[in-house]
Amino acid sequence: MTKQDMRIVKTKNALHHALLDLLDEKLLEDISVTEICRTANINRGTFYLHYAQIEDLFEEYFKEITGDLSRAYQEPYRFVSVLKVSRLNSSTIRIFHHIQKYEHFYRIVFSKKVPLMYYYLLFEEINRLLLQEADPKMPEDLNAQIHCAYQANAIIGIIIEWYKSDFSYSADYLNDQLVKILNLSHRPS
Amino acid sequence: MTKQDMRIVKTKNALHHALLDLLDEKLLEDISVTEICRTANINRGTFYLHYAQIEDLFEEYFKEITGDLSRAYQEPYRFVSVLKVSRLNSSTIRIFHHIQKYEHFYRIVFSKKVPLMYYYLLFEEINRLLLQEADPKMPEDLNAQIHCAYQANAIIGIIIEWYKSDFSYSADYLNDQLVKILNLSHRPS
DNA sequence: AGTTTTATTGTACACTTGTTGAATAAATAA
DNA sequence: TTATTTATTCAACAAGTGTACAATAAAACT
Repeated sequence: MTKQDMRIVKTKNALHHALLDLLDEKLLEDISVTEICRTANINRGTFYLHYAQIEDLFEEYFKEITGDLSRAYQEPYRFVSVLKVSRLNSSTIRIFHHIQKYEHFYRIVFSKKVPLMYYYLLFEEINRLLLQEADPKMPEDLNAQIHCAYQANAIIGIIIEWYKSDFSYSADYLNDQLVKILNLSHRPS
Repeated sequence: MTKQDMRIVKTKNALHHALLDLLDEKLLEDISVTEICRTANINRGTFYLHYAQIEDLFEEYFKEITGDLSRAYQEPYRFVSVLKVSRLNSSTIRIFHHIQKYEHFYRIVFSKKVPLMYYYLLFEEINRLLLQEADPKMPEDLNAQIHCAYQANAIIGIIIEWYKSDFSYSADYLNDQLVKILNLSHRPS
């Protein structure tokens, strides 16, 4: 990878900060390209040299933040002392804590006017994480892709409910609830 | 409810048809208000009298189509002869068939540039349907809302995977896979 | 029928959007 | 340092956006 042109770095940084500043005042959908550029002291034409829409600029933030989730997966986890249920790995509690940490950000990601794209990015990230700890001994007639999509999106379902409740639950409570849900079908049928 | 002004009905119909016509040619995000009004022979100011954005016009279609899903729930189901698994009710297969029936429409709903709003509308619809057949004997320390959000969104996860595969599976195959997923945790742990 | 109500139209306005081309400035490379 | 490359700026353009107001037309009401 060739050395980054310092002008580009400076421009992108200015746009990043301008977007963040504006997001404190107003909703993403009410922010215009002209406004970001005025705030960042960057020519509007320069914006379009790097991004097609505001959403593409926001997407760069998104990847920084989900990158944090990904990195958290590498290091050993300290927040939960004992895992009560063998079936439940430490994945989900990490995900819940991550969302809680960046609550301000995910309020934007889950707001109804933003493009579905961000949802897919989160979905794929969680999908990837769950895949790392996939159970190798699965019935071969079970489509692994479909199974992963099921599990990953089920967790996002809980997160959506969390968002709708204005994040009024704790991450630990949600994890506890997830344990209970998974235990449900463990009962003899 | 007071009688609808015929002018409004005519205007909305014209806009509906114009949007449908344009959707055959191009993507939703490439359609402008001006274009819809030109096609519908409706003054642009009139559009803004009824809708704030194109998305609100599209939302009216959405509710017509999910209304079809809701109605399908009322009548007895004929497509599946025998339910192989007692735990799996007929809900999901109906949902899969509904998506398949309106595949053209859901290709738009799941495209990455549309607002998240439509996803939520579908989510709430499926949530409502699942709620109708909710198991009454659940542990009381299990949050029913969270449990429903989990189940409903898990199914949408399968549908997303379906969409990403360009709808290359059959509805029956997906239902079969869902049965297998639900049976997974029935095995003694 | 005539009267009242209100949806629609046409025009205008300030603003944003996405794109273009030439001029300029600032980075990298020799 | 000088030369080269390229990011940025500036001005301008046609188009769309969202809103406002008076004029008009078409409903509903009696």
